[in-house]
Amino acid sequence: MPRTESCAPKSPSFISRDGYLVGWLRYVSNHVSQAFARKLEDRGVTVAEWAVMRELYGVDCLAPSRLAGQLGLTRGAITKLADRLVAKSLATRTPDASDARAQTLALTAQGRGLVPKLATLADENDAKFFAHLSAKERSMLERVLKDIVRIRNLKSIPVD
Amino acid sequence: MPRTESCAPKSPSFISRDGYLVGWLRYVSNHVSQAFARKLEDRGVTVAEWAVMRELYGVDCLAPSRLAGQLGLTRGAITKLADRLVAKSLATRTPDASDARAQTLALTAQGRGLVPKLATLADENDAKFFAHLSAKERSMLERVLKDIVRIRNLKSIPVD
DNA sequence: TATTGTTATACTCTATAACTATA
DNA sequence: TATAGTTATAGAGTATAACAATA
Repeated sequence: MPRTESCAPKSPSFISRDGYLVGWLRYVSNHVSQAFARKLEDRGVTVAEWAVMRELYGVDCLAPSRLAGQLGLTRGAITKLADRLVAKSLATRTPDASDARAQTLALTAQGRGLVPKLATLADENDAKFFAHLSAKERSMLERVLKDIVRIRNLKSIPVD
Repeated sequence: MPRTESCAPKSPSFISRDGYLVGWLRYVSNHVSQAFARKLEDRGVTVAEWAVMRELYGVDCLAPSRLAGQLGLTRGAITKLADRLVAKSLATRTPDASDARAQTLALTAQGRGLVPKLATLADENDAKFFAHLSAKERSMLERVLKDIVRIRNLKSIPVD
């Protein structure tokens, strides 16, 4: 038997129920990421690690500070993620020949081999949450998100 | 002087750069929430706390377990958030008269008074990130996000 | 037995800020 | 001085799972 329903809705509400995108965004992002995290678990990789691997996959190697810029994270955060990937033998750190301060991150063969498998999981996860969208909606969602990232990147180069 | 650009882009890439919504979503959500968190800081409230306050604002009171369902969180998570709101005198816990196991959460007068101010901050934050969207894009984004929440809610009633 | 809420525990994610070693 | 990366610290945000009280 459900509880006595003693809590009445209040009206009028002085704040709009709509126009609160942060909330919806957070809800969706959290849940989509959580579901994805479960899928990645079997492979021993976290969502943040996957994001790094994905960036590294498209290039031979990448400087941590550039990675930070691309992912919108601090250098400290990248250090930690890189630590973990290296510990798992999925990535390597190589000192830069021309600048002793700098270094370069790259996927190992193992890491490289893993990416397509993880990408499949990502696709499955995307499908699970976004399959019901029309092609038009889907592409608009994607474009809108990318635009925001782009605009953000222009405005706030890594905070740090 | 920037570093030697020794990391060439790899081609062809075997995973698509597109079709990876989790990533874009996470990026945007993290950054929008982070910016919002900074705004809320002055008021001594976190983003998750704000989400709870917002739910409570529309009703007289609400059972924690229902709140968990609405926000897509576990009961344990709600307990912690409620603890904090109560500690800040923004909300109260009241035992349910008809069921000694149950209780009810409600905003205090102070909490209630704070909500519109926080809502203004939320609106400002929304504007900062989404103002460049056309009305059509904006409403589609909102609808798409809400739809996903709705569908999720139907499918996976609180995991727990 | 099932349900409500709490507690204990554990992690991920991320930031800030100070620090080291170069440049 | 400025830059690249690391480290130490901290806190938010969640989950899982076991538990207590009540139904």
